[in-house]
Amino acid sequence: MGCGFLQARMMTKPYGKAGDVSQLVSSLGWMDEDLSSQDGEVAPPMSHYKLTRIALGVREVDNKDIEEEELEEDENQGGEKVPKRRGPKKKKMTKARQERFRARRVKANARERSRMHGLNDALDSLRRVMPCYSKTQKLSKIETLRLARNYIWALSEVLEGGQSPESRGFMEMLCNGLSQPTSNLVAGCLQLGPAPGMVDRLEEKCGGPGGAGVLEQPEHPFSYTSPGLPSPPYGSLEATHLLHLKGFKAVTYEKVSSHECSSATPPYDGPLTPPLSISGNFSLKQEPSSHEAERNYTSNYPTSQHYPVATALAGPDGHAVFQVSRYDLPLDSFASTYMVTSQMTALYNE
DNA sequence: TAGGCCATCTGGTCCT
DNA sequence: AGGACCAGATGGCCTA
Repeated sequence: MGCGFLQARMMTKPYGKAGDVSQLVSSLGWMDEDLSSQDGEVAPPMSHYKLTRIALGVREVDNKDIEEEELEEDENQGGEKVPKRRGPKKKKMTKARQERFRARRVKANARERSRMHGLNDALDSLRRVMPCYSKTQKLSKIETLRLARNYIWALSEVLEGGQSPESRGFMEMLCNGLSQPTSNLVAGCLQLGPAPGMVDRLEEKCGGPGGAGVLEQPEHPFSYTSPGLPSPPYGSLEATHLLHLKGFKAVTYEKVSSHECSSATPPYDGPLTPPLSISGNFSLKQEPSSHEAERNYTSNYPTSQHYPVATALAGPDGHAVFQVSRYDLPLDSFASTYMVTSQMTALYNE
């Protein structure tokens, strides 16, 4: 019987996770003879690799055995009388041997699983020190690695004095080669820059950058209280992230609570500042500084009616108040937008 | 529904 | 011999 038969079997019984292949292999164990295709037929849709795999699996023996068998068959096919095969005789696949093989395979699978978990844990650690981190909106593995590479690159530029963390160039370096959604995530995250004053306090309390000290009140790291607006249910940025944002322009927050610097701190879980459109009938008190102009990263965002809208309103004292108009937004989306509008309000009225 | 991402299984290879 | 590492294959889940 040839590969075609095998292929048909494989198609009718696709193997999946958790030992399906092994089960299939066991169930096909009786096909040892069938594998030595006499008719030489080759099934085109199935890759050579796959066929080899199946063959290997069915045999549950090592390469040497297969090569030896194939050699033997080739010789027999030629019909010539050949000297007897040298070397150790092929071991028979006894039931005990099958069980040993299976047990070894199960152990190896478990090791491989735990190895991959370790790798994923390391990737998670990496995600946590990236300029944007969200438990709910996790960066993919490849994007995490790309962002890490960009981040190192961007920071080294900053250290060399050729780049300011506030500049558009810094952002562009961070987003270099990233997908659009990830770029949006990074841009949105950096818009949430907290007051440097607070960062300083954090560093102080946490025992320096990235310190693991714990502050007194494990609540939101900061909040901006605005009459008429609901209390933001947003999460917090981790201290490690706050440090990245130090270069951003100060905004006046009333710090009403403290921040845990340790890993126990609940990281910001929201979608990290969705694209925002601004509307409103108001005039700026002054032209935005070059810094502020440079921080207009929202130009990357596609316009969509699904995005939250920030509206600028004139307050009774002549101050502008930016508000989120879309109250129908998901809670976390609203929260992150609320943070941005709060910052904008503070910035504008500064 | 196609495509992206992921977890898992697996056999091969290298090293101890 | 057994473990670590690697890469291919596969199916599940999610999203646009």
